[in-house]
Amino acid sequence: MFFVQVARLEDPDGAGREPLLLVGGRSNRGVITSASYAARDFGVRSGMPTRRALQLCPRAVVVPVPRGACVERSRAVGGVLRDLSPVVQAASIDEFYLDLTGTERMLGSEDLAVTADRIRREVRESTGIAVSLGGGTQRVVAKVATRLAKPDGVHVVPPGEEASFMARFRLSDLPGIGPAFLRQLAQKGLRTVADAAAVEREWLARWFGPARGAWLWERARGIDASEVDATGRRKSISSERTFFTDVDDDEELERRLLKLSASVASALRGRELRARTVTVKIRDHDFRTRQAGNTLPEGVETDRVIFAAATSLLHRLRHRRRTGVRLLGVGLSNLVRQAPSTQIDLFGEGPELETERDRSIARAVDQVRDRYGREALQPARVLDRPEH
DNA sequence: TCTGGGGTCCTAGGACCC
DNA sequence: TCTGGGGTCCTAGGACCC
Repeated sequence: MFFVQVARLEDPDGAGREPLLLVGGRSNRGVITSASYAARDFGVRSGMPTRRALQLCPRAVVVPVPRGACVERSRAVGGVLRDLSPVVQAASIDEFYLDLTGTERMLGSEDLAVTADRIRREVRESTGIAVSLGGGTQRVVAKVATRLAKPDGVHVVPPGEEASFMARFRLSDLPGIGPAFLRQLAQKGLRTVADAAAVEREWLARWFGPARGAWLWERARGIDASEVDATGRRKSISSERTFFTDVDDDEELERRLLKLSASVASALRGRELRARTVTVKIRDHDFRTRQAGNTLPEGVETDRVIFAAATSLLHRLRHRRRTGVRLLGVGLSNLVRQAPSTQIDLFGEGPELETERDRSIARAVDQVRDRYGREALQPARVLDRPEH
C-alpha cells in the first residue's frame, strides 16, 4: 500500500479522495505497482497489466508512481526507525528490517508487541505513512508475520512458537519461494510448510540439491540466522525503459542508450561511487531477455566512458540478434568508492580510461542540473562512435 | 490481457594463476 | 610425454523480491 499512500498524501483532493485508486504505468505497456484495498476486491494485483486491471475495475483511477515523493517518504520512515532501533536495514523502498537485539535492558520487561506498536504509531505520526510490523526471533518469522499484521497493525510471534507458526502457511507464502521452486515442490507433492517440515533433511537435499534442501529444511521450522545488514552498501545501479512501441533502428537505440547511460552515471556520482562493470540489457519483441557486460580494469564515473562501453556492448548484442527491441537498459556494478585523488599512470601500462578533465566536466554538469533542473543541460546528439 | 522498474543472490563454465 | 589441484575473476542467465 506504500505507493497508494504516497500518491494520496501528494494529491489529497484528487487521488486522496479516490477509493478505487491504482498506481502504476498508464501507457499501453504499463503495469500496476500498487492498488488500493477497494480495488483489490475486484481482483486487481500489483504487477498486473494496467489494461487488464481496468477491465476488472473500470471505474478505477490510474495515477503515475510519484517516484521522488516515494523516495523522500521512504527515507523519512527509515530515519524514524533508526531513531528507535540500533540496527536498521532498508530491504527495499517500502520494507525495513530492525534488529532489536541488545535493547532488552533499555526496554525493560516491555512486551515486544508493545514496542512494535509504539514504533508503528511513531512512524505514522512523523511521516503520515501507515506501516505494519511483524516480530520474531528469526528473520523469516518476522517477515511472514507482517502478513498477519496488515493493514496497519502488529503481529509478534513469541519465542518457542516459531515452528508451529510457520506450519500455518503454504510454501508459496515463504519469501524466496517463487513460481519455479513451487513447481518443483509440487512435483514432490509438497504444498504447505507442514508438508515440507515432515520430510527428512536428506530427502530434501536429494530432491532439491544440498543448498536449497538445507535452506528449505530450516525455513520450514522458522530457522533463519541471516543477519540484519545495516551497512546500506549499494551493489548495483541500473536504469531501463520499455518503449511505447518496439525499436529496431540502431541510431534510435543509441540515442536511448545515451539517455540511460547519463542517468545511471549521474546516480553513480551522486553516491560518490565508480563502477568497474557496465552491462547492457535488451528485451526483444518476443520477450527474450539478453545481456552483455564488460568489466574494466578500474572504476569509471563519467557519461562519456560509460556510454562508450555501453555502445560497444549494445553492438555486440545487436550483432548476435537483430530484431525489434522492446526494452533497453544500462546497469553498473562492481562499485568502488571514488578515489580521493587521481591515480597517475607511472608505468604507461595503457591510457587512462577517463581523465580528471572528464570527471570535472561530469561533476560540473551535475551541479548545473542540481541548481537549474535536469532539463537544464542535455546531450545534443550521439557524440562518440564505438571503438569497434 | 501479454508481461514495469528497481534491486539481490546464486550457479555454471571458462580463463587464468600458482 | 600429455596432464593435478587449489584458487580467483569474469560472464551470462535465471530466480526471486517489492
